[in-house]
Amino acid sequence: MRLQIFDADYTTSEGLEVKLFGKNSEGVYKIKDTNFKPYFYAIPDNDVTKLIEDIEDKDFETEDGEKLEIVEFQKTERKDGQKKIEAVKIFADIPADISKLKNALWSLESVEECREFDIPFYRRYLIDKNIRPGSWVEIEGVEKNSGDFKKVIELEEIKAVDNDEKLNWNSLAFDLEVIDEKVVMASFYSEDFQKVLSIKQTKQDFVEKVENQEELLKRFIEIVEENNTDILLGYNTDEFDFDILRETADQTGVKLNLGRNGERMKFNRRGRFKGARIKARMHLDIYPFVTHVLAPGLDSETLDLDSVAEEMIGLNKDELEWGEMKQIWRNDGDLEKFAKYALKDSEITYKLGEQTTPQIMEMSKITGLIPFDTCRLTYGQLTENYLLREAYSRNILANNRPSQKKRRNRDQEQAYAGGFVYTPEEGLYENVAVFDFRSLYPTVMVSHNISPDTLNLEECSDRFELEEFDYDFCQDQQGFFPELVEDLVSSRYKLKKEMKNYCEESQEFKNIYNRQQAQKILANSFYGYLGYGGARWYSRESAEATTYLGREYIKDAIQIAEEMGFEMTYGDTDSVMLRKDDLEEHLDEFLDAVNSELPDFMELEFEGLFKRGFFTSKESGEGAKKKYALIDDENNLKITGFEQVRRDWSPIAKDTQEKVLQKVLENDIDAAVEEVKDTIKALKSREVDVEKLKIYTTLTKPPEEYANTAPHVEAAKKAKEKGEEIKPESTVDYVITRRGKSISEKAKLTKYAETYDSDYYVDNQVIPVALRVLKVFGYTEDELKGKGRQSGLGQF
DNA sequence: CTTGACCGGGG
DNA sequence: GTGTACGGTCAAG
Repeated sequence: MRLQIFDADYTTSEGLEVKLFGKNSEGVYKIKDTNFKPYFYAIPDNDVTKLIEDIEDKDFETEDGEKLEIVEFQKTERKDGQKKIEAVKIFADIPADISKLKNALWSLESVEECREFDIPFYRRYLIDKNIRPGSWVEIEGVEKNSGDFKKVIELEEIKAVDNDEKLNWNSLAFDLEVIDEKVVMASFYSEDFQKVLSIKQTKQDFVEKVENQEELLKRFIEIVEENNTDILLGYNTDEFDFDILRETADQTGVKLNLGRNGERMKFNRRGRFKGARIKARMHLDIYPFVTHVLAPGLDSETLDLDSVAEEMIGLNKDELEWGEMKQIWRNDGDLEKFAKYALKDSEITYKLGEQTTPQIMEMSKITGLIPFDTCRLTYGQLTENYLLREAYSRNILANNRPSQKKRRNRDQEQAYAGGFVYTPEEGLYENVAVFDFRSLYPTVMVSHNISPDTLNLEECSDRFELEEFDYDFCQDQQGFFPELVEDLVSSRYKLKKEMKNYCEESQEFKNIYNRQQAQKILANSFYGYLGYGGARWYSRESAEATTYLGREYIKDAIQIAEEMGFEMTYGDTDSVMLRKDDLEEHLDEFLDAVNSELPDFMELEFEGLFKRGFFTSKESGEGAKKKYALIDDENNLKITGFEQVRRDWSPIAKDTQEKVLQKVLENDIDAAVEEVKDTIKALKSREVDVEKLKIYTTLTKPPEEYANTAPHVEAAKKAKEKGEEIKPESTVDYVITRRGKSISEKAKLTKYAETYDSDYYVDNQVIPVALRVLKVFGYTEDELKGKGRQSGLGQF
């Protein structure tokens, strides 16, 4: 039988059993494997026979005197980096014994160290069997009783196979609405099922009234079951919705039997996060995937559902403020609006899921992690799981995770230099060409064979030495990392070519797009991984050498540009911005000149032409790095680093800055100044809507528990004195009023603010952000306020 | 400049 | 669960 495995787990109640859950077009299957034993490796101090004698002769026990049994051992040969070593593979009865046995063995004199004792058992199984969720496997086994599943199979053989068949997963998105710590609505959305469970009746036909919390929970479970849900989607459901659901379940005595086998939802603790695990279904919380994986590629500063959905799929939540929601619910206001809002939340979660689920699946396919893990792990952890797989298939032993102490030491090491950033001259420039290196760091690593296993080898005939540092990378044999990067980059290159054969709307295109995107994410993560203190394959030297060489290459490109008569405008890490007369005619010439000097695997690419670019300066007058704006021929703005794209400014300030930048890039400085003056005038004459002045911040605890003074805390305290109920975890919006000395004193929640301090908004919000742009053209604070004469502007 | 507190998403 | 994992920003010191 062929199927795709999507969940894995194990139990020890009736002997050790690995449980796999898989699906094909016929249905969902449960597969049991009782033939896989947990193991780890012991590396002999020098003499493997001594170690084996110890294993045979000695009795092992824990510190508490509990007997430990080695059920089997094998002498094997493995690779430690590029070096062959002897290792003894030690098998235990159950996974929980692995850690104990490891401690017992590591204390022997005949053992130098132990390895691969800290890989979760279900992941170990998937790695060793080469099972990749999202890919097909072929299984042989004996069919048992069915029960909750199509079939239960006792596994005899499992192997990965190629299969193009597309599987259809049943997705269901859900969302809770909670008021006064009670679930008042639960909404569900899929292609052919939309429903809102509500404690209060509305006239809408998608709303089903439930009597109380208990009934709501029971219906919740039924709905998940009735939809034969494979994928349960939500946004921040790990940390919010399932918390509430579990509390409610505890209070009402309802069991949250959401698993396909009726098993209860369980929280997996993982550091400071938890994950709501539902057996034999995939509960995918999109929020952690967005924060860990997608965020770097998003423009949005905040990662709330509304902004993420807006950017990724062009959809927004219904507009309904938290205050209004409470009002509606408590006073039986417009409940239809409330219910519609609830359903809309599930709808956009579902549609966000349509986009992210295939990405998560592709990432699972490469890393071999179950989708539950893929959507919750950080970049470094995804990379590491990929490395564990690739190491296994190359017979390379994984390094151990660093101890806390080692980790701290790594984190405290002196930071190494990063990318090269060119200091721009402030000003407004016409016609700017942007170039960048295709995957700079990955290609540098491949070109120079930079890898933890090529670093400072004892035996090596061809060493690549870096003068600046006292280490070298051996060129004799391709290293682990360069090999992986080269494979990923080459495979991606092929996919990108193949992609061109399909139209962008087609399913084929989307599949290939997602696959190459997953490869890109992984290839780009290796450099960061090498410098990440928690990494098994941490190699500060490799990371340092990579950025060093990156800096050399970009500086070489700049030198070539200057020799060819280009005017260097700006550059950051892997990109350069250049100007020249008859610019377009010289683009290819420049590309050829740079690329002919580069190693084969590296390439400088033309990114685009912008009709204007604007650069500003720091207080000192020196050009500011990482803060610029570009405009193309279609008047599209690309703004980097300005307050406009940051969240900790009031709307009035951000709006003004964006308008100013727009006008400046359209080369209408006067209009830009007018924008500022108009805004100041409006502020002074109190015409500005309070909505534009609100500053939002979240309180994470009761205001009096804060040790430090901060405007939002002080505003909340004042509101509390007036009898306002301020709950922890609440977002407050405040305005700076006229009463008080410090800014914190002046801060009041918007609803209590009768005035606003126009001076604050002019001096601390609008003027600073506007000046960031306009000082470049010689304007001063006084001039923007209309106090000074506009003299001395002749230079522009 | 360093250290330590705070914050994120959700309603 | 072969567990117990963030990273950036800001104010105070």
